[in-house]
Amino acid sequence: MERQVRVRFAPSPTGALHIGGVRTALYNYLFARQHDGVMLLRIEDTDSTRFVPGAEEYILESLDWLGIEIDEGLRAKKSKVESQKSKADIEIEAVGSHGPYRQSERREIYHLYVKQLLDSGHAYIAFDTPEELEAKRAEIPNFQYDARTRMMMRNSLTMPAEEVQALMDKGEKYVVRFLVEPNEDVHVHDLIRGEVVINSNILDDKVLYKSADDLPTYHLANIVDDHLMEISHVIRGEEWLPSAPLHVLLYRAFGWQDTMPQFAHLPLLLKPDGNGKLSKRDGDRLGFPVFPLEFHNQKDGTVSSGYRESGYLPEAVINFLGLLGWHGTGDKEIYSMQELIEEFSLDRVSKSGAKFDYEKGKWFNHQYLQLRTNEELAQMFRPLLAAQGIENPDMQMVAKVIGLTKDRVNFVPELWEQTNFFFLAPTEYDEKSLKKRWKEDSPRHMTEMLTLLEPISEEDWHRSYETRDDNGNTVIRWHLDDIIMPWIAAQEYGVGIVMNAFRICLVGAARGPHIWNITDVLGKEETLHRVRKALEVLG
RNA sequence: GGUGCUAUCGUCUAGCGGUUAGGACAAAAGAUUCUCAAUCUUUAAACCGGGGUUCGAUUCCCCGUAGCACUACCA
Repeated sequence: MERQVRVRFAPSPTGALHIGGVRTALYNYLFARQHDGVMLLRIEDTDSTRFVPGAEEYILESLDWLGIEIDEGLRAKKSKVESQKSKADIEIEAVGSHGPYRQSERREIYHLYVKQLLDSGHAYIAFDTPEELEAKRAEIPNFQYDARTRMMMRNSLTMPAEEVQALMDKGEKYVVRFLVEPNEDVHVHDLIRGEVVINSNILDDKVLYKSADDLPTYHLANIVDDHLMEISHVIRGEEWLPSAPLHVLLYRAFGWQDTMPQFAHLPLLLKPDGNGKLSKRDGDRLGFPVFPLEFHNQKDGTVSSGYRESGYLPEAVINFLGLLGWHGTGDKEIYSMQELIEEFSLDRVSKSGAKFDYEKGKWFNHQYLQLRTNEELAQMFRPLLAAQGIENPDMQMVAKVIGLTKDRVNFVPELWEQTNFFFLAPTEYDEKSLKKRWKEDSPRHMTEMLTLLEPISEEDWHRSYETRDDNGNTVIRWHLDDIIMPWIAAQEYGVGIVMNAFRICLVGAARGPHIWNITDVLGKEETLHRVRKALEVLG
């Protein structure tokens, strides 16, 4: 019988959601959707000391932004329109019948299972304090709490039952440790890596529960919850591979081996330069975000940049991440979420770690930016214009300007440097451009050009028509071409000299789209004004 | 130190015993052009080393090397 596919993403609310975590969530989601399964979100907050306020909201909002939908567990409440303003202000809802979905709210459940393990002899109580353990580690090289050492420690295996009870009654802090039977080869079948075998000798008697905060550790909570929530596949990062055998042992100790989920350990995301896995710090160091959204850490006051705020489109981030560690059968690189869902498969996930190639991420964003309409981009650009002091712009004009420039940017915020001269007349002129393009004849050329441009009617100013070039290709020709080009030819001035000087007058530098597109957007009055101004300033 | 995982252009990767080792990013050159871009075309660029198995290994096995991960009362 085929079990229903139920996968979970189980982040820990200890800060912003790392981009590697986002990829894990994405792969879980793709797998769930492909198998008509359930994508569940559970919060693993069993470390009370590392909890960061706002992290939970952040995680859910990130997934929501990326279009990774949660079917069960905790999720961002659907209601909000696509407003980017109300961040860190989402509402959380819990759906499903396997809750609660925060581990901190499942204490009673864990008590039950800790007791089961204690009663069946698969676990024991240990009173060793952190200090005592530290001392042992200093004393014995490579000390490990296991079959070789547990009989020299202060635990229920070495102490009389009455003493154990007495200590507990006294309120002495204790932990419950898993009793690992030595010298057994534990087999883990991994969907990506195949059979992995580890001898139980190298496993230590992991702490499953700590009385200090009345909370289980990851290992116990994880197994109990995955079992109770009927998880069919555990898709997680490779850093968990070494503890997978422990988890297998735990399933067995509970007698759940028949319904144990299948494992798939994903390769890690590595630093773009040097060695090691991608960390939060790399982002700041190398100048790119490692988090989906900007994050204001309320605990330490730090602010981390995010993909959304950097101008990334969610579909670009999805495509980029989807291909970091997975590849389809062909040469296809551009995948929509739907296409990823259809083509994704765990056996095409690569085994080796992937260096995070930020440059390629930019390229993906460029691709998706071109796919958006000018009007959509104009709406996204609007707040940035406002930040530059351009309030209530003519949105039709903004869309038009974006149409002229979007193919040269990777991100919406880059649009400003490409389009600023459309909104603001140049106040200074780029020195390099002047040196190269503003010749001694330029003032005369511009003065003459003014007299040619002045009589042109408003209608003719904006008029263009299709024609064919020498090669027979259809091209746009502007009415202004018909005025200016013959004049340049007749005077034998040289097109480059005149037009570049003209461009400097309008733009302030030797850059920008085709010149007649600029005069078209600027309009006659503004164009002439800018030329006169330039003549004043540059002589 | 111990254990495990991994190993194709600088990067992401295709390849699943016989290929001129393919694609993409980045790079370089050219075309185009009033400028800067974009775009198009082209170029350069890789099977970690050594043993096996085999008629034949990038591909399968072993060893070495390297990288990474784990080795907490963190996840």
